[in-house]
Amino acid sequence: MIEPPDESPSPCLCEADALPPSDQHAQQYAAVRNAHETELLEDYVELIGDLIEHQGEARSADIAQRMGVSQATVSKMVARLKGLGLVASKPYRSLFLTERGEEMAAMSRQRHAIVLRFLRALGISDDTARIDAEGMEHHVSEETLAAMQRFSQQRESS
Amino acid sequence: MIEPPDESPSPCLCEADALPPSDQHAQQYAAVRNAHETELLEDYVELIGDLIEHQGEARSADIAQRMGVSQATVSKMVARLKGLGLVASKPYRSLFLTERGEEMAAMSRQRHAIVLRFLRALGISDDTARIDAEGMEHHVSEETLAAMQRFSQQRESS
DNA sequence: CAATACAGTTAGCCTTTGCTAAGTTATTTT
DNA sequence: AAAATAACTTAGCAAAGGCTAACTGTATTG
Ligand SMILES: [Mn+2]
Ligand SMILES: [Mn+2]
Ligand SMILES: [Mn+2]
Ligand SMILES: [Mn+2]
Repeated sequence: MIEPPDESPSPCLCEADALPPSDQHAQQYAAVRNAHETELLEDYVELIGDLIEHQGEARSADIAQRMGVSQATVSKMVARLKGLGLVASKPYRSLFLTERGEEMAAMSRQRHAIVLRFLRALGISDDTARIDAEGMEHHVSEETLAAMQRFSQQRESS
Repeated sequence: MIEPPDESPSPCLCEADALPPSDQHAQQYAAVRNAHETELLEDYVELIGDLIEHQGEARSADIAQRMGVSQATVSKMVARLKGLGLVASKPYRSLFLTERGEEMAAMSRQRHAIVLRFLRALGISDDTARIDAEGMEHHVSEETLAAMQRFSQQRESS
């Protein structure tokens, strides 16, 4: 790379939108990679909790169907969840959440609900809101979550 | 599973929030899996485009630093991008976007900008807005994008 | 123009998240 | 109680996305 001639006669008002400093930039991507590590775990425990609540029990076959994934995939994921101490079960029997699993499920469910409500308050159609919420929920900070809540509340009381 | 006694004397007003039909539910997760397939490709081409625009060229070392990832990881990813016809380069030289790469970069950049502007309009602090936008951008439908744009515009003209 | 420093590549490893095919266990039906 | 069906598990494969260590090529500079 040739050394740039160090020109800047005008202070460059044109600057479209400079790149952020590279350490900050790197932090953005790191946060996303981080979210990706727990995303699927959260969706699983949330779903397992919902199934227990709404159907009385959480079975692999139901999870597979609702996630749109093979039973083998669910089996493997459940093994991981058990290893992490989030889920408990005996072979060939239905699934339960551990204490820690319940906590994670509760947090995920709440966050999911806030994002979904927000999108609806924004005027998004139901199907789209559900789809977008399923992905967005894992990338929303506490700060943004709080703002979403304020917004929905205000929008609904009018 | 024991057959439930088929009781529902009261029409159950309590129903917290029933599960969606399972095919719709599966579609939600499928959409997320889908987004995950292109997410990183989008971030790479967007970054390469930005580096070319702001620094004159896109070098692996810069990408690695900005992504917070090793050079080896960038090398492998670039090979994939070349295979997909999004990036062109000769060994040991800096990177260029193909026609298709430019298109993808433009779309990604625009979407990213809309989401970031929206979060700022919502009152989110700059650092947090940047982090959240980096993840959310890949999970936002056209419909939601349009709503975000309307909202920012309206919020800014006041 | 050598020597050194910097940039880029390659090989080999790991984890996650998906799949199919084949085997087991549990439940339901006859 | 046997047979048939449904549910679950296991084994083995692949792609994506990360890493480190070792190597190769390019640029700087004494
Ligand atoms: Mn969720
Ligand atoms: Mn989700
Ligand atoms: Mn982006
Ligand atoms: Mn991004």
